[in-house]
Amino acid sequence: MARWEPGTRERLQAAALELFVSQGFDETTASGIAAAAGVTERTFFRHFTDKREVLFGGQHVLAERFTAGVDAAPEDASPADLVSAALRGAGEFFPDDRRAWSRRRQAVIDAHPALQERELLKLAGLARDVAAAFADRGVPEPAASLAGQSCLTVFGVAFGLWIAEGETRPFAELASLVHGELARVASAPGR
Amino acid sequence: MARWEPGTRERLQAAALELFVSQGFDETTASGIAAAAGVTERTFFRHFTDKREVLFGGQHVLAERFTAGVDAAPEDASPADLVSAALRGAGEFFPDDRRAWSRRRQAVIDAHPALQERELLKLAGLARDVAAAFADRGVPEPAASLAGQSCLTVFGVAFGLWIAEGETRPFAELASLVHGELARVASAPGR
DNA sequence: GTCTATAGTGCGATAGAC
DNA sequence: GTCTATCGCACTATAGAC
Repeated sequence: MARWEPGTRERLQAAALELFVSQGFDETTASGIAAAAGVTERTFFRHFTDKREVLFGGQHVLAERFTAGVDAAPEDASPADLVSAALRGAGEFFPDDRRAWSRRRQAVIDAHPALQERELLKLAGLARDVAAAFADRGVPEPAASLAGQSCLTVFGVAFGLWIAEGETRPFAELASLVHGELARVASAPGR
Repeated sequence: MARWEPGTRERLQAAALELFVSQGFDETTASGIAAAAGVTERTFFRHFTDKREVLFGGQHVLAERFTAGVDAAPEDASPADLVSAALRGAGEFFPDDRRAWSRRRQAVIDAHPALQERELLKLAGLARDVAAAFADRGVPEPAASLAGQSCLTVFGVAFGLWIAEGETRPFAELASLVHGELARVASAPGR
């Protein structure tokens, strides 16, 4: 038998979301989360550099989905096609059975500017990762950065629609819709 | 004679940037900034809700430039024209004699993730403000949000070019260039 | 695993401006 | 008298150092 229960990290994440939902972020202490997961405060800070980080565990998996989409695109794909490919990859991260959990998590984040800051930092990192994947496909700067950022723009708006109350369409459909809309508003001006 | 020197807020901001540059963000304490400005730590926290906030004072002015550009655009402007108008407005916030100061400030921010988080939160707020200006001009959702976010995407990339070492072209020229590039990568896929 | 510095809050007191 | 900017002190939680 193991010396510790396995899955400490996951227990901490689950306990944290639970407490944030029920008492709010500010009212929840790191030591309270640790206690709920059966470990000491010190252990909490060994797994997560700060209190906010506990909500942002799966980012690298999402990044891989984005870039895997780009890497899998055909050789002759245009930058616009690559954006579509990245979004299709990201869509795999959000099957319908994840929607309820996403709503719950996002409600916590939306209620706390400190958590929004952390989320924005993670998303900015994602945009950089995607831009790097574009650059690997030969897209020059500044187009690669713009394309990476645009992927995240579409992603963000589509995600907001996806978790809206009553929405039932799958993520991929919404992302495709929003991408088309972006093509219109971002078109060349004055002609 | 007044009981206190006026301009406490500005003195705190100047002292903070100075100390952040010379000793780094983490090594600079709030009470150190306060002392350098001739007030107590408690006064620092009355002007700024937290230590990072001291670097982000002029955001609302920038927001006004963005939205003023949108508001001043002609009645029949397309969404793409409105994006150009917003960027022209923002450009007025960055005359060439501001470039050295911007480089200095950005170097501090780039060196500290905590400051990047705060900056991203401010920029996200700007994107929302611009989106609201678009919505006021009758642009429906989700196009307004996409256009607002795209303004900030172009702004961010153009700003990065503007403060690059050796760059001398004015902000407006770079923004226009980047905007054209965005139109290409964000165009409709698959045709 | 303990110890400590710092961020950030709450509250009462002060003293000028109006 | 009210309003507002400041001080000063006590306090907790975070987060990192040892």
